[in-house]
Amino acid sequence: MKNPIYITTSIAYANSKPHIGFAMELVEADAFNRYFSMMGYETYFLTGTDEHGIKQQKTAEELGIHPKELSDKNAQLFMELKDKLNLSYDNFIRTSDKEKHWPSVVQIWNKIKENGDIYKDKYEALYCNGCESFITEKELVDGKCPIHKKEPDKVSEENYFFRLSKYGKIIKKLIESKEIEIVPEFRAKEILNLIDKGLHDISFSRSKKTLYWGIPVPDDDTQVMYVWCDALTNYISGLGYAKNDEQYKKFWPNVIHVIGKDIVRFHTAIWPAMLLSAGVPVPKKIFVHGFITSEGHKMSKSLGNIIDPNDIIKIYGVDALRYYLLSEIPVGQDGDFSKKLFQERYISDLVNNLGNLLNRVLLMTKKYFGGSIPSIKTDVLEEYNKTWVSYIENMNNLYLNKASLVVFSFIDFLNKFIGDTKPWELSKKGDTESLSRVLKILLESLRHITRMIYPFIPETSLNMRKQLGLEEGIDLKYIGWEEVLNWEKIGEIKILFPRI
RNA sequence: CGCGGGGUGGAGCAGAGGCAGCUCAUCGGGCUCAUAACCCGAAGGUCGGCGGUUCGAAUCCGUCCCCCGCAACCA
Repeated sequence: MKNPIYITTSIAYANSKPHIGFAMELVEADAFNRYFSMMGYETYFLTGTDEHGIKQQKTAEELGIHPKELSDKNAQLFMELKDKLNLSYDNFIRTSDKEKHWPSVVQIWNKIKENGDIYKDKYEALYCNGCESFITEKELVDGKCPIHKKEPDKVSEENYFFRLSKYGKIIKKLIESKEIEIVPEFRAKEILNLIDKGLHDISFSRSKKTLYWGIPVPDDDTQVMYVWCDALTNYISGLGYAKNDEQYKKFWPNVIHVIGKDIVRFHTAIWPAMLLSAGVPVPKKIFVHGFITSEGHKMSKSLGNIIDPNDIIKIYGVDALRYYLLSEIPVGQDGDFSKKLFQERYISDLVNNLGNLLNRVLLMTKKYFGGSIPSIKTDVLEEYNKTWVSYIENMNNLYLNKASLVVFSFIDFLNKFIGDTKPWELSKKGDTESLSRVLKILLESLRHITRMIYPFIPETSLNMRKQLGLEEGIDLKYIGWEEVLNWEKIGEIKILFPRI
């Protein structure tokens, strides 16, 4: 076993239902998990929901239900994604879980406090009487609440603060030396720039009067923790930090945090600062993805262009969606989701290229040899070696879309290979030896393709293996080119991707 | 002069000093193992504008224009 690798997504805010952006994050993390586990690393994959906070409390009040009820309902929708998106996570953590999550949060809070980094101060904020809640400056239109057209009041309450300012310099060093590695690199530049401007201390709690739906501050029942300590700590509570669990010791801090570009600052500044203060090692790697636009526009409720991953899956199946999200959206950058482009990629890459290749190879094997190929030595394709080398390099660098491109170039190559070797002519000539060699090369190549696509489209990978007559799981045994492997019997031949 | 990303054939992207490339779409041809699939070929770009460095610039420098994020309590 190689080094353990721990993979996390951000925890989704359980305030509304999942949309395609979060689906991308889940699927990216899932691809990393499947890849590293296939390559022999011991992995642990965590996701979950963030359920506390004023917004959650407010949404529940509007619906006339308790925040707990709303959280349960929405968390359910996120948990359903495990089957819908075919996710391989090991644990799903909910911040409302008093047994699994809260003890770790309280422990981190106490350690930070013991270290003298929590203090009381006045917190000033804008409050709209109409909304009966806090409002951020960003939400204001012309300095007024956009709903009530009223200028908000400035109110202040006494809260606990975290001495974030103390950790700017050391975090800067950790990022520069790549002890905290941020991928892609331009995101690191962004955050270093912000740190240079100086980090302010942040408010770490709210009065229980404004926020009752959260984790109580230890030894002060008038205060409830604000999002930072509560939500970010999920990454270690999910491993069993407070229990000093074996899992925690094994996997922390060898982590890849998969997050969106909107929350880079929280993960590269606030989170490491909290850990430094609490005497816990900082995370190794932070992978930042971009946003998905819908038909070229930002997704928003008012435009009505929010894409529900369920709608895509219903029509095309989960792997078509996974393929698009992982192959078509450049890693780390924004990408667009358009129905037309999606349809085009589905047809050209999955139906015509991969699906048709499998189908023609299997049908020839059946037609010319009755489904089994006699033992015969084949040379390794140069293309095969090149493909694996490039695939592994890209995957290790987390460049999913480039790795996928490499695999599909190989598929392309194999389609050309059939055109060049013309098995139908070999059959007519009665050249059984050449014919069996050609088909063996194709079958063996397809076996390797099932491995390479497994992190991206696992269901298809296993489906292909069944049709090829291979073992169900992803085999770790025959990693190299099998020169004389018998092809005993192929399975039942089915269309891999239907034409839609 | 806040910070960052981007502007390359119809669409989506790659290339970061030396004949402008890939995928899709289009057009022409070929093949018949295959899901009207596959293979071969062609057309299509003054690489956002202007100026400079250089024997040579999409690539380096300057300047301007346009799009998209971030700009601290937004999950």
